[in-house]
Amino acid sequence: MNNRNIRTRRRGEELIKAIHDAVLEEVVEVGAGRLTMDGIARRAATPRSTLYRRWSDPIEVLLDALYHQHPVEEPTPGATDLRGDLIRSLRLMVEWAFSPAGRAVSAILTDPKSAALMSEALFERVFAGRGGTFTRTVLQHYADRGHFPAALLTPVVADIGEALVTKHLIDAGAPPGEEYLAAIVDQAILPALGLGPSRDPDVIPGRD
Amino acid sequence: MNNRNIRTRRRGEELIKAIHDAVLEEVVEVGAGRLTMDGIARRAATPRSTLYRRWSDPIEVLLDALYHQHPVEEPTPGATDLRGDLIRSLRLMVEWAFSPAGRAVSAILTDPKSAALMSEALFERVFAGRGGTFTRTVLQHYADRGHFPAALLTPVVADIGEALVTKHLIDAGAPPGEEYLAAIVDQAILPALGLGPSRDPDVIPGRD
DNA sequence: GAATCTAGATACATAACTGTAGCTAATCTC
DNA sequence: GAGATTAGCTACAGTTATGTATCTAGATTC
Repeated sequence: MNNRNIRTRRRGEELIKAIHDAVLEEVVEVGAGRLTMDGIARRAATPRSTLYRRWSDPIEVLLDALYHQHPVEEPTPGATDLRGDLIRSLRLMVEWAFSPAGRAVSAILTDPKSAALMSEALFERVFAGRGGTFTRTVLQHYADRGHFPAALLTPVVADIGEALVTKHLIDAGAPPGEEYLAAIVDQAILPALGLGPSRDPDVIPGRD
Repeated sequence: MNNRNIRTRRRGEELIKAIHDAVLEEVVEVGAGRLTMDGIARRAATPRSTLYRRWSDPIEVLLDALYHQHPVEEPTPGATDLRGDLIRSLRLMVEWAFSPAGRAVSAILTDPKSAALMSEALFERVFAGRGGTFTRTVLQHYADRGHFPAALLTPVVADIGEALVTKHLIDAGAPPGEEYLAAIVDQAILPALGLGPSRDPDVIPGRD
């Protein structure tokens, strides 16, 4: 009869999903440091006791939410367009960075308490798609096919794209545009692979 | 006669310095989100009322502390050693990143509340030494002297070094070693300037 | 349909921080 | 030395979050 009981009572998976969503929204809004059980519970419209039955700490809720996040889409390189595939992989990264999970991760990284509680396993799982996989997958693919010397695919080189995107996100707070992504590929990544524009015009025909 | 009055009473500059130091230590320990007037006051060993006389919010204290921070040392490029100067400028950046101010900045960046209160002016001031000046100064210097085509010194290229160092700090949480800094310069920055390790066409296999 | 879970509502004591206020006394200024 | 500042001390009411406990009623299981 009560009009607040219009909504059916949630249980199990459904409830947990709602809580996970709530904590991700919450952390984006207030930051990892100001997360509270109270705030999460309010946003998920569930009593705090429900939270305490499963987690002991707001950070635990957050880490659990991240752990159950869908893995990031992997770039699927073609066979002929290294440049285009690199740009697409960076675009994927930007997309992820602006998703709730992406924002949550960056909130966590500089929070001492969260960082301390973040396990190696979670770090791997969450970062598999962030810490270097976006362009690395693509680069490895083309290195295997001899588009450039595999020896040039060092850890530093594999990180160039992600690093520059991250820096742009931090400095500008806004997603880099297409031209910027293209500039990263043309001016930083490709030169590092010995595929600079001026040196070997034949390698990348008809670019620009 | 009270033995807690051994220390002389602080005023003005001296007191403010102590508070600035306190808030920087505090933010490193608890994060920007968990800063409190109480915590800062305790650490500075001053009553809260002293804080409220000057600031209205813990974040204000933090931003003020950053504003009064000494500016970062500028790299002073020589005339002949681009590579060495680049490495040195990155080393400067690493040093700064591990200083209290550097840590405070990274704590602020992902905290929604702090970020919202951070003025354009402060951002400029604090970031002048972080967001791209470290290597840019050096690069500009050598570009002006014709060591490489000035047109290659694009925003993206000027950011490569700082971006890779930042990424390493985030991923590893530890300062990059000398070899890593050297690798950044050799494998990413110099190639982007067309100064790759002498690339003769034989070394690079043809496409496909 | 009965038994069993478990979400949802509510209450409560505790703790931390907030913002303000009033007083005392050290330090600076003249 | 007198007067003006202002740090330091203490108190207090109000707010928010914590963690636990108790009860109810919706959903699931058999």
